[in-house]
Amino acid sequence: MLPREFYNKDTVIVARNILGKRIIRKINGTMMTGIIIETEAYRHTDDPASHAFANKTERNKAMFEEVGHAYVYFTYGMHYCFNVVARHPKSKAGAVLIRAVEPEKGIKRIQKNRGTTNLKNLTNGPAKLTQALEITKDCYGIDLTKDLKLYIEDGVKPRKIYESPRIGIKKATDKLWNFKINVKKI
DNA sequence: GTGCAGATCCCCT
DNA sequence: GGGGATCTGCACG
Repeated sequence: MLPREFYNKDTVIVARNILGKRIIRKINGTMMTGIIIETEAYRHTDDPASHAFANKTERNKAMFEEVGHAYVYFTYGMHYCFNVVARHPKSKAGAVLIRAVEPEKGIKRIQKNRGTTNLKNLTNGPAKLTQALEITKDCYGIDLTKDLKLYIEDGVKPRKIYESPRIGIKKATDKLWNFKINVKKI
């Protein structure tokens, strides 16, 4: 598992560094894994697009708590999104949204969870990967440096990182805080 | 390939 | 009461 220190850096740095790492999810002895290939950084007072921008609330409190934990939120009435709490020690809030992974193990169960066998459509979106890996609000606040059912470990070394504006937001679109790698070219 | 409507509900104002 | 860090299916081309 990645140690606490990994997440104890600026959110944008962690969003880049976590590309190529491996998410491990275990349910009743079934293991599902995937390589992180797309992320976004959401910070605090300098980031109007962040859930943490306004204030600490019941929903976003994980973003203000210890780094290395999961921040899971529910949106659009039917989707969960999975974030990892990460921030510079001097910042009060921040998290990295995991937007896409490349599935490795447990493909059968992932296909069942997603209701499709199309490999390209399994985990290529933030709500798709939570559905695929069975991540729900029950995972809210999980310590990803200690938990045995959901954690992150070292994976592959990315070669080139692509930067873009973040997806689906209307504020702070000038920030290039969406990061991607091309897993085929690693 | 692009574009749009609908699903559906919790949280914050 | 409004809107959202989304996905799917259907239309059209």
